[in-house]
Amino acid sequence: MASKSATVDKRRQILDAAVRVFARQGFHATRVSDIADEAGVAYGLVYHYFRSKDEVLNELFAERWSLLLAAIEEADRAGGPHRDRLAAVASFIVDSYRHDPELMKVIIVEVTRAANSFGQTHLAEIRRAYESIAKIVADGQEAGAFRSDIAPLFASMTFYGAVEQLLSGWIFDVIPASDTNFDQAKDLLVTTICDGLEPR
Amino acid sequence: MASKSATVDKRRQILDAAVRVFARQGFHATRVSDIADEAGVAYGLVYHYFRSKDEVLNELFAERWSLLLAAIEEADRAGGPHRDRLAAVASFIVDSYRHDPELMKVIIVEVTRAANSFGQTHLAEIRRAYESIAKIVADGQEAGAFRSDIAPLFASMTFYGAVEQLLSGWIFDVIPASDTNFDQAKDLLVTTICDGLEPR
DNA sequence: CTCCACTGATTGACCAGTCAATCGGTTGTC
DNA sequence: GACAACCGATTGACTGGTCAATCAGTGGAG
Repeated sequence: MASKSATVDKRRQILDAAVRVFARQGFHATRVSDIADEAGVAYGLVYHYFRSKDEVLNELFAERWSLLLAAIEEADRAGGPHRDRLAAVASFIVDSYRHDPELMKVIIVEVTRAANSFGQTHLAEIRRAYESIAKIVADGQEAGAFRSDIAPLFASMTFYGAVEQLLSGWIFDVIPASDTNFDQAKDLLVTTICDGLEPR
Repeated sequence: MASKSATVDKRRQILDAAVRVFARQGFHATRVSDIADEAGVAYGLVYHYFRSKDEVLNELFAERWSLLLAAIEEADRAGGPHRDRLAAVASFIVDSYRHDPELMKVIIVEVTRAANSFGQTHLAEIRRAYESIAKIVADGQEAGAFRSDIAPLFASMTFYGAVEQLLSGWIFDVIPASDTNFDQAKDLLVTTICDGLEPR
């Protein structure tokens, strides 16, 4: 039964190769042949597993974004101080980058921030993340843990924007990306946002 | 002497048309002929005034970004409470969007966040903005107005990321863009960031 | 023999940038 | 004032190169 697992392997192999090439050259600048070469596979095989070059990126995004959405919803469902729930979200995103910087680079650069191409296609899913974070804020407001004079979606956008900007900073070497900075960053984010949100 | 001013007009006409088309379709999806059509001008004339399609966008970015850099540096030079200096920066950016949303959309979507294409080219100039904001934070820390345990560049990235994310939210209708929200946003930003930065 | 993963040469569309031709206005000469 | 020489602005058909996607075929497993 090597065939089924070989099939799965080849598909995965192509996806993983695509991450590397997209991260290195950007989606637009990579030819389908680059992906095939990187994966050590024939050009046509990419089209055996994917309908188009776009679909390769869509698949990569869908895989990871669903994990993010799950993590955010889980952070809220888990209960505990609302400040810690936001910390869990920041932590998940930062750790995603720490664990697989190339994939996160691709997702941020080519989808999340590529509002005119893939960002448009996935806008609804991206918005879901904003809304889930906003729900954490809204819950916190109801519980009296956060001040109520700021719209939850505004706070959510601010928070997410700050996180993504830090990742971008690491990705493009605007700020150094050591492990220390990763953990500092989580603290900074939560401190900055929450001390602004909590009533005094 | 109509010839000199006609020349200037045509160049401007092409730049303005490019803003509209880039905002509508995105840089990649717009053909040079789209720009020419929108400007009511022949295809080849675009190449009379600009060396390439890229140069059109570069010009648009350079024009506006230099204003932003000047505004940030002016905000710091002007003195006053450091909180207000950050408020001035947020205000300038938000008002830039209020005044010319299409241009700001193009600059954010196609340059600032297009890290694989134009963002790369203009990285140094973009970084200058982060650093100028960081200087405001550092000055604030020295004066005792801001807590000193957060690296200025981190704070700067967080702040700028939050601002840009809000603009993105308006651009793509994730959050409504009424005048009220513009001013709310300035307040939200400054309150969130500074109440997290100020010593208690 | 059948099926399907796999191959890679070929095709067809697309588009940035080129260039030779035209237009219209200005200057200079008698 | 008439004419010509000149020159930069303007035009748009055309070219060359680039790729995404297709498809006819190969080989190996069951």
